[in-house]
Amino acid sequence: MMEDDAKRQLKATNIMANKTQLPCDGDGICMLCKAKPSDLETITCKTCVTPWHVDCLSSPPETLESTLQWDCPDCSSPPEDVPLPPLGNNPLPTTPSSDLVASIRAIEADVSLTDREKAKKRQELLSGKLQSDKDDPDANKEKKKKGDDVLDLLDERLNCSFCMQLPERPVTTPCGHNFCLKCFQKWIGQGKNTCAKCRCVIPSKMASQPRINSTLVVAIRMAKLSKSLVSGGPQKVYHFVHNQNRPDKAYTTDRAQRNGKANAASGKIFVTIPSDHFGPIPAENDPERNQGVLVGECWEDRLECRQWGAHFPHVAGIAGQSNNGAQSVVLSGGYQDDEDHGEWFLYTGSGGRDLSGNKRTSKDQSFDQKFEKSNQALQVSCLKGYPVRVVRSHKEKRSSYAPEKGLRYDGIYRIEKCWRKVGIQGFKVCRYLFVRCDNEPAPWTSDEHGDRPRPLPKISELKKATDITERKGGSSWDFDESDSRWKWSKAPPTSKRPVEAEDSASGKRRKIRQSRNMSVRERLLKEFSCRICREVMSLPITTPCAHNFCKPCLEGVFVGKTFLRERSSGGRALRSQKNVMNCPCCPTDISDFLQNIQVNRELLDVIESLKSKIEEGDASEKLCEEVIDGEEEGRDGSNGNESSSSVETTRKRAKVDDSE
DNA sequence: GGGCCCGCAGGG
DNA sequence: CCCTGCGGGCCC
Repeated sequence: MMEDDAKRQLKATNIMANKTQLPCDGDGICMLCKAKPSDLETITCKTCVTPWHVDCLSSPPETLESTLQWDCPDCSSPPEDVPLPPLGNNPLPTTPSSDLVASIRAIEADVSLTDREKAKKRQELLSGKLQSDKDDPDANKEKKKKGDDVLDLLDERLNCSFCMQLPERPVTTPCGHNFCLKCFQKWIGQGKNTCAKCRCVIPSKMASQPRINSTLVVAIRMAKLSKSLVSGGPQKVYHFVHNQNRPDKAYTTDRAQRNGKANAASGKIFVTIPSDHFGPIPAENDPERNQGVLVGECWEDRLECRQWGAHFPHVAGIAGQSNNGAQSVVLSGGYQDDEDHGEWFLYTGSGGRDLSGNKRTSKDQSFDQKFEKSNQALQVSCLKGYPVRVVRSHKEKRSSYAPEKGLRYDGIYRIEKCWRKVGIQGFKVCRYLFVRCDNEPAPWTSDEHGDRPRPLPKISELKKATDITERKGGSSWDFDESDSRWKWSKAPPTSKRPVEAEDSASGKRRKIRQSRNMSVRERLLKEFSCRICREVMSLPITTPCAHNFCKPCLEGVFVGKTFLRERSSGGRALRSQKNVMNCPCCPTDISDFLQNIQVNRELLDVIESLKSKIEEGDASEKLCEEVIDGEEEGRDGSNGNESSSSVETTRKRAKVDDSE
């Protein structure tokens, strides 16, 4: 009943707003009425060639002639006139957002305020705005409903406008609209270069290399979680942590000529696993945090990634021993033939390259790869069905699944097949089909569960493959139907190496911090804090490089900088020049994006809803926080003798070198 | 962004 | 002990 009411209300708002005019999607289904109109009921825009459902147009063309020369609602008005969040079901007040932005700018300009106070004021302003709709009872009702039920968001507001489902692997356009990666790619594949929602032009880089908005993934997941809490379901906790507390860093030895991490030695290994440990790193091997290495965990660089045991080698992409199997791989775009589909990917072996001249890596292949050394190690893991840890690096530019920054642990995969083929560069390469089999959901999916066994993808290059290796018989790491979990079905291979991390028997180990469930507030701060003001994002925006900031914060960074644009015509010849303005988090030039920043309304909705959830359960959480804060440990600063033996060896070697 | 160079870590 | 290696910093 309530639901019907809500739907009718939404439909009414849609019609009243009159601005919500939507075309047909890629499958010819009207995005407004969801029906599939016949050709006769469809009209095509002469400018953007998009089909529209005539019955759903507020002012359809009247004559046959005007039908042929028809411009759709988007093309008939210049883009800057299109009010940006035009959707009737948008919960924000109809006040132009520029007012809000102006007020926020005023706060920013107030020199009497500290950054923290400014952030607080911004937030107050935002929530005040949302409440100041009292004179409009309907709007208030709508808002109240929203605050009460995150479920609404999941049902309607967040939906991808192609498939009308929650965006799966969401990508965000510069105009602030969210779609499934697949739907978006399908749309682009049809030759479209405008946003399906607002018709803003999508930059070609975003079109060809969309990257998943991981913040929105977390938002959707949290909204789902919050929903299950409301309905009294079991409380699940998803850990998506970033390695914020980095205690012991990599260091530069005496021998190294340069500072920084270019030639640094690894810092302490924090986990108590040997370097030939297979499978996930469990909590019992994480004395530092007692939580283990969790899917989604991120690191700055390879040295840091190593310290947490996800992948030990500092440069190499494959960790493994030819007689024992491979434990982990890194995907970082080092080999052209790699192909990433998230839940499965095709990986290329190492070698085949001329590394003479003191090179560590190279892009040019000059001979065939063979199944030897680490390539053989991967082959062993394939045959035995061992779990392989997978780390993705931001350096892989072609993959939608790569993290925006640094490296990320994406969980366990199995190598289902391996073979050799002639690679892009004309020499033979070893190839591996990796398929995900982890109990935790992947960082890009809003699924609440991990992987289920899935059919193998069809690999066309197998037709031309040689030396095909497949597993025969059972896999060591397998899905246990009775338990619905992936686990060892045979004993894991025994380790042949020592545990690098501090001996737990020494008694000098760090105090173990008990892992605990994160409060909603903590999670909000952790997942949705702006990289600039460090507060929960007000007016979140998503850059084309998939970084999220508060709109005013990002604008603040570039205050006073002028945009120099190419001018095609008129008066004096201006030098064709444009200012490059880099994203605060990566080297992407976002100067075009900065000129027309659009708020990611859908992300904002989720954050606001979750915020209002917090206010409900505030008191109990506060108590919980105080107790835990009181427990905060004092670090052991006592013994300086703990320096690892590797430092000593390095020093010795340095002396030998010097004596020459 | 591309080329170059370096010390480190691990396999064999 | 030698060789390899999907880094990272710096210079251009």
